[in-house]
Amino acid sequence: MTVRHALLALLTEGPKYGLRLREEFEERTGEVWPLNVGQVYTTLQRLERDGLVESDSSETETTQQRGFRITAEGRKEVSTWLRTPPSVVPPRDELVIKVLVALDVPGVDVATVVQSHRRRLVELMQTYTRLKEDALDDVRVALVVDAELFRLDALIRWLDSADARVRALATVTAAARERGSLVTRRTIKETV
Amino acid sequence: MTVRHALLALLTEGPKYGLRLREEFEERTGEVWPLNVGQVYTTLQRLERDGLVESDSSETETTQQRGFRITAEGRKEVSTWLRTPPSVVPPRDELVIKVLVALDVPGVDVATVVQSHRRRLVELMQTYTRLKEDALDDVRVALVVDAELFRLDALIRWLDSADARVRALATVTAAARERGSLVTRRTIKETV
DNA sequence: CGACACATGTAACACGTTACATGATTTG
DNA sequence: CAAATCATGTAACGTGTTACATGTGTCG
Repeated sequence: MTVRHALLALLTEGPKYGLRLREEFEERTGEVWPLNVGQVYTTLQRLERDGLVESDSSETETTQQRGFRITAEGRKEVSTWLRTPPSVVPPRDELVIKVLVALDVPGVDVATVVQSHRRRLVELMQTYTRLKEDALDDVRVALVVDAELFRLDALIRWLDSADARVRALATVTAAARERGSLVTRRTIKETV
Repeated sequence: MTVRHALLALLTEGPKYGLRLREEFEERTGEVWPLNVGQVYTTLQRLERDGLVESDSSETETTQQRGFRITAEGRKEVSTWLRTPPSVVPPRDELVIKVLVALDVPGVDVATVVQSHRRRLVELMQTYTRLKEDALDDVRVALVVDAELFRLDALIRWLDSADARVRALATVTAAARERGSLVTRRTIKETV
């Protein structure tokens, strides 16, 4: 529902048409989050259907640039959205899931997976750092880029901690194998 | 494609049926990321259609517990997935978008939005910290919870930096208003 | 037998992406 | 006028969620 609400929020400043909304959305997010035009139009249709926006002239007029106005109910919706806290169940993180399932895929070395992803994340951080330097004058861009930098940093730190845990686990299992014993939950618990 | 690939990866250990896959997915993610059953079945259908898995007995047999086996092509797909780096365009972050658009919604105080969300994130961190203490013996749970803790921490730090930026911006505009002058890009750039 | 849990599935819908089609306006 | 670009829209598809329907096995 992110796009839906974001578009609605953009309309609180005044009436706008489809392409304009897309431009503003991307402008505010410093081109980090592209938004495809098709989705703008379908979303606007749904918003109109739900009575959150009104358009001039669905059909009668021949003007292109079909303007959309937010309704009173639409404003209420935006206000609610802004005050609604994030969902308790977090979005699924692909990287985290990858590492978790890699743990049990036969023939796959988790450490390798971790390291290659780590390298890529570091690269991305450098990219965003440069991007930030190029756009010092735009607060909005600075905000988005900061968000991305914080996020990447968190992921890298998580990868490092995951790597440590996984290596420790491998050491335990290897040692256990040498002793010819089975690795129990308790063994792992007390070692890691 | 996260769920699709994750299910496929789970099948590398051996054949499994629908509900079992759902159990294992949730088990590995420490119940942090619930997976609805319906999606498991539709995903399996597509995987079969695409030749990445095979099932015994689409119709003939009357056994419930319809088992799915991964194919050679399926294994290749998993291997590729694990080595594929994350996309260059990051997933849209609802919180970040909220703050960005709130900047321009008339009648909304961004600082208030920031603070209320911050409180909620801190609450969530406490919840996860407790969850972690309760599951010390499970490496997988520890990994997921860590990921979430790092993520929340990054968001909180971002909110703080955003708050600072926004307040600075407000100060500048207020001062400019008093002087009766317009706020230019340059003014903001040099102050924030 | 009846209740319950296990297991599979489908229908309806929202959201998202890609690609294509179609007019209208501007500009060389 | 022809070409580019602005603007709107639709079609097809994948993913995800919720809710419902249906069958089977177990156990009191």
